[in-house]
Amino acid sequence: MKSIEKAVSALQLMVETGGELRVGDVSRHLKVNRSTASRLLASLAGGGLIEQDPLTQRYGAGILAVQLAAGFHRKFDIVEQAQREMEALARETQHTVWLGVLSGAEVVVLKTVRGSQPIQFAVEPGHRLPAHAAAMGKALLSLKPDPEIRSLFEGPLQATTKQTLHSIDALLQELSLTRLRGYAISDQELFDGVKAISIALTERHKGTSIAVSVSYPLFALADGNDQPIIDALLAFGRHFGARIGDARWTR
Amino acid sequence: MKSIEKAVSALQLMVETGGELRVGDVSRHLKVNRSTASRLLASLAGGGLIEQDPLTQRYGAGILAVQLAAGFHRKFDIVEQAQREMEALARETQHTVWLGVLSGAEVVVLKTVRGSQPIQFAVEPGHRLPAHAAAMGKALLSLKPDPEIRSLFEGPLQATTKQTLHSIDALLQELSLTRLRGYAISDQELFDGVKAISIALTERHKGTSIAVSVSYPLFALADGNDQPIIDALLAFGRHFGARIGDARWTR
DNA sequence: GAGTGTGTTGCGTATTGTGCAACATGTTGT
DNA sequence: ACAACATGTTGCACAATACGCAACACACTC
Repeated sequence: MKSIEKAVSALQLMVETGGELRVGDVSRHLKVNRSTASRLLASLAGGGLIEQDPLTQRYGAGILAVQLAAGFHRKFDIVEQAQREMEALARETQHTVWLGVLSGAEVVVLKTVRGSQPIQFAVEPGHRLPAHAAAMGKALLSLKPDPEIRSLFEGPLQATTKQTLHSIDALLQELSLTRLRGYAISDQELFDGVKAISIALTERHKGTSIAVSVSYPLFALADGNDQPIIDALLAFGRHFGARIGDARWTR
Repeated sequence: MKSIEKAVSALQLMVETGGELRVGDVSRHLKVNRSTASRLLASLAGGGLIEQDPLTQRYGAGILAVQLAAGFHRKFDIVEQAQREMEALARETQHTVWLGVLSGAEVVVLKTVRGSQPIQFAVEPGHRLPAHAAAMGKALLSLKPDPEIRSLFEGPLQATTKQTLHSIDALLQELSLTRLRGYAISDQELFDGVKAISIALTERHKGTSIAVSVSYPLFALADGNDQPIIDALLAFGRHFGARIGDARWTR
């Protein structure tokens, strides 16, 4: 069903370019004629999945997308339940708390709660991070068996800083360490000067997994001691894990 | 582009049925063969717009939908900005505060903040309400000229209570009254025993319009005097209207 | 006012989406 | 336990329809 696949590609493009698409963009990236791109977007807009700004003629997300997402959040209602406990964790650590899920080899950020410190690193919900570089990604990958992890990555791992792991073997080794340690670490592997720790939680009934992480800039840790943050995150894991029936955190 | 239109219809169906679809459902409602429905859903799932539960084989919203919705919320960032002031309004009135936008002849609920009273009427974000019966709907419709409103409705208006307006002419009359009054009222026209008042706000730069409403059960108003609620809502309109540059509320 | 970039229609052709059938699997009923 | 039914997923031939090519309309730029 190629036309539908093209339509979905256009939607992905819309996400990547940050929410606004022109007919020409779709035409170029999908390598189809402008006429085709025009009709494609018009069809999507007809049902409300996307909508065209009558002034700029640009296409953006529509209300149907919001409604669909609402259905997703119902499935992942842990996300809503986590809100208050994430706020408490942010208050306690004074740093940004993240929540994300795995999508292929990327982590999709579903929610962020900014800490109280003036300077905070955070992205908007919906953004994606490379799973092998983000703490949340490592935490979620560590739930999977090695062969499945291998199949997710093709070729060398893309690096965003000098610390980023660049081989799958190094990643697998790091993940086995993560399993033993109980939480994942990203030490400037995604952003320079930013460290993050993360744990993964699995809802017993639906089997859905999420990751929660705390990120903090190195300069904010005067003594370089991040044990308090780790303890706070692990405490969060025990509390929230018990609530959603996670097997690894409730024993 | 009929195949894409069918795909979008399937997504609408997914929203209406509450988030989970089976191949048979799509086959029946779109009146296509099961094979077609299967391939259609598989194509949508390929890009991550929807995803199939490997156990139940049911299709639900995917992560791409969440990312698209994030783009929508960026466009309507008034919604995020409104959060705190909505909470204040809910605290002050003790009743549920709603925020919604118009989509055709329906209002899509984007956010609700529940009041402090024990019993509260609220729906989840993403739900749709008939615009001619909801206070938010009337507030948003009152921004449009009569001919455009007529074109939105076809045939008699669907009634959900005995108070629901059932003719377009009656609706237009009510809307002209709404314009004079400055705020919209739904007196048990959507739910029995529930009243709601609403105002519409338009962001100056992007031209996007939202409605904010307060709903309250009749039995919660001992003396039947809802003037305090109206005053609180109008005060909200002046404060928030100024912030987003609404022309009608800032003069 | 010529020139460029853009989005949206007709129209003929070939790609591709369609129903039919068959198969695999899971569920119900007796 | 087996039959009967419902459901999801593949080949395959045929017809529907999505495609590119133009041409047009419109907005900007120089």
